[in-house]
Amino acid sequence: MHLKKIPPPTDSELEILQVLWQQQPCTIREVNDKINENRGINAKEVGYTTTLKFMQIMLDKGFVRREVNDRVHSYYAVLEERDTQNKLLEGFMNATFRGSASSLVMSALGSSETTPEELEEIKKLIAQLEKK
Amino acid sequence: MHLKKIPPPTDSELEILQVLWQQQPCTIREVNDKINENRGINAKEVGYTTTLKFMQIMLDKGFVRREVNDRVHSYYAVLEERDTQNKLLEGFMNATFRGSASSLVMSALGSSETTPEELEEIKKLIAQLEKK
DNA sequence: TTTAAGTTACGAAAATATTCGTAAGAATTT
DNA sequence: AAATTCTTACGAATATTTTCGTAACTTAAA
Repeated sequence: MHLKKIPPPTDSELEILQVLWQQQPCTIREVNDKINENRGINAKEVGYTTTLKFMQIMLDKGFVRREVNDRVHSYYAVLEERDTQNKLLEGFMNATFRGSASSLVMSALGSSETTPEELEEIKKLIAQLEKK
Repeated sequence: MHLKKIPPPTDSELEILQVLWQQQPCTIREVNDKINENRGINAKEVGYTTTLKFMQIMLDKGFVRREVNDRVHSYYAVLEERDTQNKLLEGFMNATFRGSASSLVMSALGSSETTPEELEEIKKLIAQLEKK
């Protein structure tokens, strides 16, 4: 059993995955355009071949798969959004909040405005956790 | 007004700050020992001069300050733990949860076991947020 | 059919982050 | 005082991540 341990996606890879999770499949051009939109005006544009390269790297790592449609490649995320978020969250929580979920949560709720609906949802989850 | 924008601490720098936040001041040797303890047995040791180098870099960035005590340098964190956590959290939340605090919170509560006391604290904070 | 425009493959440069070797100095031991 | 040990300074090697130039190929346009 020598499964090579694959590290989590890097920042740039994650940025691409976010696009795919919103809308799949995407061509490289679509992903590249979306990323440049999201980055806003003042920011330097990301070159097409840069995005291309990342998607090839991710293909290699198994983070995405592709199909050939109509002469261009269509990409799909293989990594699941939830799984990836949880994985990254764990690492972040350990490094930044010394593993304390509650202090991370307090910080997140404290410094950002959350809608009443969202708070309601969180309360429900807490109630559920308390029942166990 | 052309203040140079200082990027947030890198992973290695954060690891050192965590040690300082626990106990200040620290000598380089103390920090280095703590880090190697925390990393556990199987992990490769971090060399003394590696830690030294990072602390010099952080000194340069203004993340830490130092005093000369008894011929060795004593380091203090200049960055505040809360501020730094909040700053890093914002970036992480944007990159990983597309800025959604609630989905980050749900994920954090869902996948880690939190004590009843902590849940209680979080509920209190939510109640407070709801009042406004 | 020649040109132009859009595509993927791929190597490699550039930028960042991490690690450590080596030197130099001060105090301690022998 | 010579050797040992511990310190800090600093350059440079590694490793990792990001970026893009260039080539090759395919269709679309002139």
